[in-house]
Amino acid sequence: MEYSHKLIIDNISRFIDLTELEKQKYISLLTEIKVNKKTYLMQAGDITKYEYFITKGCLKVYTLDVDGTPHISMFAVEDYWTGDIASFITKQPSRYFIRATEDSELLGISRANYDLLFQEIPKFERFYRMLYQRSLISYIRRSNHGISLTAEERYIEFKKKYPNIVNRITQKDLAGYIGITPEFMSKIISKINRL
Amino acid sequence: MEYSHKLIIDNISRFIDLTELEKQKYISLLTEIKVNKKTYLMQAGDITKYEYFITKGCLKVYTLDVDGTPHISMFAVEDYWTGDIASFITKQPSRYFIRATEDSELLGISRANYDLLFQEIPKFERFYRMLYQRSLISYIRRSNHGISLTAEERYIEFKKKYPNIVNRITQKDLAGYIGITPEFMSKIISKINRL
DNA sequence: TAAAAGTCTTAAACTAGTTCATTTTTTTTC
DNA sequence: GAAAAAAAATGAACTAGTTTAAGACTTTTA
Repeated sequence: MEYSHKLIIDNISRFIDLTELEKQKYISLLTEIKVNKKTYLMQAGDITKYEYFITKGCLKVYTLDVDGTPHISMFAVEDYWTGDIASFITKQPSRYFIRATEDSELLGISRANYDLLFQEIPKFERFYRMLYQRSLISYIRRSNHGISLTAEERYIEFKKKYPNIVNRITQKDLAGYIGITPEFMSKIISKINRL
Repeated sequence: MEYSHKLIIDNISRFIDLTELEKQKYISLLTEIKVNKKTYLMQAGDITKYEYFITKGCLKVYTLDVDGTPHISMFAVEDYWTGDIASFITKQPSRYFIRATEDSELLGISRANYDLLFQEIPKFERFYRMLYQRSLISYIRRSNHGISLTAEERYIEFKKKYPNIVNRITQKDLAGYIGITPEFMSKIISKINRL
């Protein structure tokens, strides 16, 4: 089996067991996608065509506010799922941009194939139930941190939770994720280094 | 059928169709719970025993930070699901309190019955997939608002999204949800009223 | 129904985080 | 590998939101 297919099957197998036939069927529903560094996987206004699984590289998911300031919703690296679930489900235009910060490779499942998947292999209901459950837990935590922690605390949390991502992204993008300006991010880091 | 049971079955029927037998089976897995105003449904340190559906009343879900300041994660009224999904799933102690702000009635599903449910009526995988998907969409949005909107904008958003909840909660609790002090909440409201 | 407890308002002094402007350092591109 | 572009650092002036404190208003409780 191809490396990227092994990666996605391993990811799914953490939650459900698939027969060889089911694995093949599932893989047949996927689309391979490559995006070069600095190019867009999707842009605000698009109706999201796929949910993505990253097999190589790094991407950022973000919105632009009225001032044009980017606010980063998530970073996605190998073995992560990403996309804009709201636009994917409702088929309404997205408010998000997804841009590669490294040359990246992804597997996408289209909305039509996503719907088909549940008919063909109902076990995937369980997989997505568990995947969404986990995402939900981490977004609940993140939204609580947003209202209860200082910027410095959120930075420390991020480093603790995503040690493997910190070194792959710019300080500026991290500021956009934490919810502060790059200048203040710089101050926080220099303060921590001074101690 | 009892009113509370009708309410929960209607809620579920938005996503999946159940036979009469399945409805009865499902209802048999539920526990009825009443909590008086100002009393706790659960407290930090508890391992969450149930996921709850509210049939009457209003509750707040919150944490206390190191200073003892409450940060409100959600308000739950009739036809809402609540609990601490992280503690429920991982069986680790919760960091949340859930307290009734009105005399309330709930239906709870225990962890054991939740697991049993998927064996007995696999269709519920789909129901929870869709329930979590919706919650996820709204928490993604909330965590983005936390990092990109001002307190005043978050207040306006809240009123727009939950017009039926605003009048049932105190300004102080709303401040705890928005992520600001009650004093600043008061300023925002008096500023808006002045305009 | 009076007392107690909690909520809301206002204001002054404060602090976390922003804005704007400039310089240095690093990365990208040709 | 030089030039251009982007990221990072620093600092001064600013603003959104906090803290503390005190008084008025409302709700709860005995």
